[in-house]
Order: sequence, then C-alpha cells, then structure tokens
Amino acid sequence: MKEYIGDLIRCPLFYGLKHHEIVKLIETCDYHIEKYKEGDIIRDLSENCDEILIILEGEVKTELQSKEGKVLQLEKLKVYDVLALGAVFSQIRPIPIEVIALCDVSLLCLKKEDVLNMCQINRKFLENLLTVMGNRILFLATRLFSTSIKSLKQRIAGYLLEMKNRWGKNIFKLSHTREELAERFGVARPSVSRIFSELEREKIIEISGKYVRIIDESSLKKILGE
Amino acid sequence: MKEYIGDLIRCPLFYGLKHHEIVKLIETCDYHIEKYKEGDIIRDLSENCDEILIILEGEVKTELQSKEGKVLQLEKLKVYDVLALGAVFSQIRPIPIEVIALCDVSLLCLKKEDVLNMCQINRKFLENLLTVMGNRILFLATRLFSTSIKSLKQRIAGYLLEMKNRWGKNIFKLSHTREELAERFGVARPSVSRIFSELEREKIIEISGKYVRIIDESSLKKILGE
DNA sequence: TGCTTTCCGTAACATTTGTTACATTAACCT
DNA sequence: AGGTTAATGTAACAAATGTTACGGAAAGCA
Repeated sequence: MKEYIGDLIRCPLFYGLKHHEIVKLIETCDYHIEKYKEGDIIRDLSENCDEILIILEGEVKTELQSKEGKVLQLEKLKVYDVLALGAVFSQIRPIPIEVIALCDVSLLCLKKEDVLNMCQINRKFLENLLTVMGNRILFLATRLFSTSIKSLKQRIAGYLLEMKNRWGKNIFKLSHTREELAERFGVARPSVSRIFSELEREKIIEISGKYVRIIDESSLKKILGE
Repeated sequence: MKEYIGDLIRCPLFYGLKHHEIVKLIETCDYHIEKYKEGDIIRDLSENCDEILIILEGEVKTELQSKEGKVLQLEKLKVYDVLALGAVFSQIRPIPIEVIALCDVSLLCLKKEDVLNMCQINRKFLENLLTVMGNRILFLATRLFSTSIKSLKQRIAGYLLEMKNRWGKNIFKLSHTREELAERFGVARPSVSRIFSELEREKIIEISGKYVRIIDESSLKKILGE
C-alpha cells in the first residue's frame, strides 16, 4: 500500500489534501487491495456491496445487462477513479450493473463505515466525496436526456465533437470499436456503421479504419442542433 | 419555520434523528423559505445553484428540455423530498434541468456550506445524505438502462405492473395523463396511445378513461421479459 | 508468412417510433 | 346547461432503428 499512497492525491476523493492528511485518513481504515485480470468480473453489483473501490492500476468498464443479453456500457474508468459509490450508499436493490476488468487491475477497497469516518474527520474529503457523487448524478441525467431525446445521428455527432475537443485536432483515432460504440449508445452495431457511412457520404467526416477526420465541423454542430 | 421542524423527521435527510437533534442542526443553518405558485419555475439549474431544497408543502416536477422544445420529465417530487443535490455538489455545467411547481409550494433552502457542516456535526445526517444521493444515482442508472434497452411497449408494461403493485389491485386510476406519460417516457404522445390501444386489443388491459384494469398480468410480465 | 479470430460495412427487410392531421370525448368554467 | 379548452384515439405516412446474413478487412498469433 505504501507505494500507492503518494499517488492517492490524484484520486478525486483526496484532491487538495496534504500527503500527511491522506496517510492519516488511510490509517484509520481497515482497507485491503484486490487484483484482477483482463475479463474478470470484479463485482456483480446485484449482490451485496459495502465497499467503495478506487482503481490503483488498470482500467475497468461498468455495464448494465438485460436477461436477453443486451448490453449498455455505462462508462470506462481509469486510474484513481472511484467505483460503486451509488451501490454502497443506496438502498435500491437489485442493481443490474457489472464491473469488468479491461486489463490487469488493482483496487483499493474501503469499507462504507471507514468512508463515513473519513468524512467526519476531514471536511475536504467529505466535500470531495459529495462532488464525485454529484458529478455522477449529473453524468447520468445528461446521458439519460440525450438517450431519450436525441437520435443516434445526433448522439454520434456529439461524440465526434467531444473527441475533437479531447484530442484538440480534426484527425484522431477512435478509442472504441464500432461494437463498443454500439454498446455505449445502446443500439445495434450495424446502426452505428450506417450513421458513420452516412456522415462520410455527406462529406462531413472521412474514415480510415479507426482514424476519423472531421471535414465539416459546422455540419456536425448543425446535426447536434446546439 | 417552527411549524415545520417537527415534521422534518419525515424528510429522508433527517430519518432516525431525534427532534432535539434536528432543532440543533437547523439552528446552525442560515436557512430561508421560499414560496411558489403552480407553474412557477422554481429553479433553472443551468444557472448557478448553491442551495439544496427540501419540499415543505406541495409538489414539483423536474424536467430536462432541449432547445427544440422536446421535454423529458425526470420525476415528480412531493413533500419532504430533497431537490438539487446533484446540481449543488457537482462541477458539471450547464445543467439542462428545470424545477417546476405543480401547485402551491413551500421550500426550505439550505446552503451548501451549512449542509457540509451538518454532515460533520451529525453522522446520521451524513449517512442519510449519502443514501439519498446513492438512491438518485441508482434511480438514474436504472432508468437509463430501461430507456436504452427496452421498447416502449416493455416500458409501459413495466409501468403498469408498478402501478398495480403500488395500488395493490388490478384496477387503478392513472395519475398521469397520456401526455405526461409521453414526457416521462421521452416519446411522442400518439405512440403512448398506440401502445395502450394495442394492449387493449390484445385483451391484456381494459381502459376506461383514466382507469385501467389489468386482465392478463402474466402477458404483461412476458412482454417485460423478466 | 499463413492462419484464425474478430471486427466491419453493407444490403434487404421487419419493427418501432415520429409526425401530422382531424374528429371525438372529457374536463372545466360560468 | 352551454360553451370553451384540453386531452385523447386514430389513421396514414415518414423516418429511425433492429435483425439477419454474408463477404471482406484488420488484427493477433503461431
């Protein structure tokens, strides 16, 4: 654990804390560390869940699955992101969410009781925790909105503009396969392909494998309608 | 305020607290009370927001609106429900959510700083706050899931089964108009009518105005696929 | 390099949902 | 009761998305 503690400052729960404050907080906890390999199901949140998880190494994804096997990918999480907050603190059951390792993963597991203690010991920690949960609420509300109101073409236009901003240029490599994009948008894979082809036929983007070049950004914005 | 404080025990933020604890907590706050009339926009959360709101009287709804005027109703909230938690504690902006009064409404407004203070003074309050926010996360995740994965017919079947459970009988009065249901499901109004007619034609339900009788519950469950 | 697995684009067709328009009914108000 | 407004059911058609199937391309591996 000692090797990780210096980096916990980069976890949103510990933003703005001094190193010695983090050490002191963690010392109050009955924590443990778990390790997983690619493809492992880290948690099935439909079961009981009384620990929050902080990613120390690796990446994970969270997804919702229906009984017929349809999948909606919630998000990909990376180092220092926090997992399972909603599950730990809510009373709603069951929770149809699975957490899956995308590569070798190390997790710091903190018990609910210890998290509550840390909130009372350190005000900044409390504030950080509430911020993380608030962000999650807004993330979900925003996504619910765009899923409910927007067409797939609009959502893909939004996604491409987001990628453009993240990379800061008009050419970039998609970090998701078409299949993953379909899961992210909750649609069938050919539907995603269809929209990409459409955008290319309309000379709005140019595709070459995983690389996308945005030719006509204003048309994308017009499609998005914002 | 004194007239309300005895009832705050019924607000999820104060569950399990003694009356004198609630009094003590509220005394630390620089609170105020706001009143609204039916149809008033209580908050446009796209603007800044640094107070959480507790409903003391009346009912409100929260909705998401797009620039083209499409509406998605998030939920109806009633006495002692808590509002704007996500907006207050998250950093994400803007927030395309409006809070609208459904009748005469009184709200208790508590500043973010005061809420943080109360969390540190009283552990049960902290736990309650986290539970409320966790519930919200799960509510949104669940709804995102069903919106993304299920057809309108499945969602309506689920809604009818939920109503049946809430009322405890096979005949009940819908508390939403078709138009409100359409907003709740994020679809066009005729689409809702169409599904209701279909279910009636298939002899699964019987409709008379706002009253619905479930004739064939097992078919509803089969449609829902669970 | 060659083999194998996965990913991808595409077409044809089915299903779901949106859009618009109109007539009917219910609710409300006086 | 009469008149007005809002809510509803419905039809016809348009648009979006799902489903299935297949061949080719790309990626990973031996």
